[in-house]
Amino acid sequence: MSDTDTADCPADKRRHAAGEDPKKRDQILNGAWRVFMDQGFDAASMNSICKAAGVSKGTIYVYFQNKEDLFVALVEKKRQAFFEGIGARLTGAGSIEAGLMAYATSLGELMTSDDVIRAQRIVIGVVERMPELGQRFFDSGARHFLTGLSSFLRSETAAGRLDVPDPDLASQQFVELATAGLWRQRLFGRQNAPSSPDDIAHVAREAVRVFLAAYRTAPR
Amino acid sequence: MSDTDTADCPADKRRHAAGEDPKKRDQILNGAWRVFMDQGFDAASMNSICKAAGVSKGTIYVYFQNKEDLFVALVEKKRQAFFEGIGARLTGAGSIEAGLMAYATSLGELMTSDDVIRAQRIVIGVVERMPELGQRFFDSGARHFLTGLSSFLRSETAAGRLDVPDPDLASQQFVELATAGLWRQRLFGRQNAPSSPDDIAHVAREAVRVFLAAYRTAPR
DNA sequence: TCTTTATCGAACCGCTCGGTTCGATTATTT
DNA sequence: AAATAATCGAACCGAGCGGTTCGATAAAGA
Repeated sequence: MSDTDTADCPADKRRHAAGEDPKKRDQILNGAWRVFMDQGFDAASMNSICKAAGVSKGTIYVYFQNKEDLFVALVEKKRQAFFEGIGARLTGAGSIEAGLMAYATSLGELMTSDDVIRAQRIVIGVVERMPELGQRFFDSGARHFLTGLSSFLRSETAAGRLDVPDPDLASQQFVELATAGLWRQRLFGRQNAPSSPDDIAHVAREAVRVFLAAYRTAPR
Repeated sequence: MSDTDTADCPADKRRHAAGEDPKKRDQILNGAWRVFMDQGFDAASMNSICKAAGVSKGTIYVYFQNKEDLFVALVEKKRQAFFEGIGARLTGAGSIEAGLMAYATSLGELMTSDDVIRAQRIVIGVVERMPELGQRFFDSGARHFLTGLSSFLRSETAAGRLDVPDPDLASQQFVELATAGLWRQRLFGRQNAPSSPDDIAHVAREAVRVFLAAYRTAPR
């Protein structure tokens, strides 16, 4: 114990070791994000990233092994930011309809947002050469809230309010319905701006309607 | 008129002009297809394509202006091959269920096939830099059979067998339902083999069930 | 057989890439 | 003020890129 002078790093006041300043790390990632965004993985050069981040090349290579390592770290950071706190919208509302509606709306907004679309494009573009990257991205993205939705469907079925024989498939169906006609168009650049709130709401409403028509407990 | 010697090209027996032999053109496109397939647009080099196609570099540049031109021609060729003859499956069957089922099955097979998935990945990967390519690909792909489906829904509604207030949205919903959980997984490499016929059939069956539960004429 | 010409193939161009190195600089710590 | 070390920045490396050129080759037409 005694003097906390040399060994420990008591707070975050001490000078950072080489390649360990989280602020600089974020600075690099932010620059890389912008460059990867509008150039793609291959076309983005490390020199451009240096310039965009306002950091020297040498420093970047202290923080990251190489281009791929930097890219993986970037995707890791972004996917966390994207897909958090959506699951909570399901159970927060009063009725099943309201819960599904809120969920579908959030999903529609998220999946058609500029950042998510561009990130997905880049990942899809390199997935052939970096398979595990795509899998991880997918697992912590789609998978993440798919499981939340499917367990919701399961419990509602147990409660007798829904009749969902295959909750895994049903949750996938709902996710697709919630982005029907929006996501794919965005992905292929057929529409180059995020979908309007009205469009999203309309698609969400119809998604809930179709879904409940098929899965609500039979009115007999 | 008289002798058909110089001007016309009476049949296809004459020697081809430079860069106009369709066989050689196809030979180049086939090689390019393979290379673009597993390298992506940027990583694929023209030298590799030459080697894969068994054609000299000079010859390629007689047939195509540059790399992008070659790629566009390739996508153009492929999208035609992909999306033809699917619309016919709708009206071919006896009942609405059978028609939708056949349609959904074909769609599921097509959209999760190796060739289509890889082509879509490449297009999506470059769509940020080549927007019109993605739009054309989408229009002659998804759009193509979306319109067929939606006019089918319209006529069935007119005949009183279905009740579809928004046929455009409904057809998009059906397309999404038919590939629910299959297409996205494949695109992100979460699953690296085409979906099994059983999976496709299962998803198709549930798609038809959900769709008809929501859109069949109200039994009153 | 002689001419024409589409294709070949290899060398070449200028350029940029990812990645490395290393002395100068700058700011923190003692 | 002196010492320490993280960062900078610019030069450098070999390799590969897309694209061009041009004489050699081989096959088709006369």
